[in-house]
Amino acid sequence: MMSTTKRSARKCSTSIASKIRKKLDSSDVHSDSKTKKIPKGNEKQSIKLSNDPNTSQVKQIKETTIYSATKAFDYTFYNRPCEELARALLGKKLVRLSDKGERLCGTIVETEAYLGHPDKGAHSYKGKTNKNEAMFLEPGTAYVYHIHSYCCMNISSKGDGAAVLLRALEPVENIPSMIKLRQKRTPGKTFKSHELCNGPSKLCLSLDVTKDQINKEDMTKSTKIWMENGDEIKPDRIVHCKRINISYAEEWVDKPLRYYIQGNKCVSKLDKEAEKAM
DNA sequence: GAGACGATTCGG
DNA sequence: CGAATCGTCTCT
Repeated sequence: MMSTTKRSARKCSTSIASKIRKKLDSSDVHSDSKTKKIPKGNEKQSIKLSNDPNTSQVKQIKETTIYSATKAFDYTFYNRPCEELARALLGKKLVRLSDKGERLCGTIVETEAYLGHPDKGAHSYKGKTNKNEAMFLEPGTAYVYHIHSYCCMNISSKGDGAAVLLRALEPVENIPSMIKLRQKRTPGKTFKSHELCNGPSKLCLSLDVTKDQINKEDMTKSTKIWMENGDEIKPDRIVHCKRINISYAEEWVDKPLRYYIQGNKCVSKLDKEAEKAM
């Protein structure tokens, strides 16, 4: 059947990509950490991204004017603990190249960390299933799932079953196209820019992120979706608070695993208590 | 194959 | 605050 064919095709390309990546990794391991070998076109970013993501790192990269998948963040960016990746993603730009070849792009302003077992909020809490498998794949793998007929997107981090949920973006490029994508779902409705991507499923609608197309994409290699640098976010502007809509997660309900940029208009929900405590 | 459920969204 | 709406999982 068609779905079976698709699935096996995807698995095939995934395993090839992971072989390529393993080669790159092993070359890293054998080189001095300060003079790491880096895939062509990634030099500036890779060197910088190996350092602390929350300190100054971006000035040089802003000069980059040619955007392509080869500029995507490399494995070392994603291969870090989930909570750290959730912070590091704030301020970075998510780029989706549409079927028409158009860049749909927004800056990440809100994330949540899901840690895998024993995090009762995580889809991966009880272990690997067909549905959540992407959470267990290499750091930098997209995990897209369906919820109430919508999609949400995560990025796998270091740690078994750990991934970062993208909860909100600030739209940056080709906003009219994003509006059209939202309007497919709710025809006639108008959207202000800050209302386009202020929720995990809204950002998927706006960037045409679907499970079919994006789940299990390797964001270090994909030509459909990847990350680019944006403005530096100062650590003291990051609000650290409880996650949203996980009331079933028992003692994990109150753990501070959500992160957002204070004062950004595109954040889905403010936590005034957490902000007061800053 | 029926039934339940959900890391959401929208409209009233 | 309740309904929508649908893929996935868990039984029967």
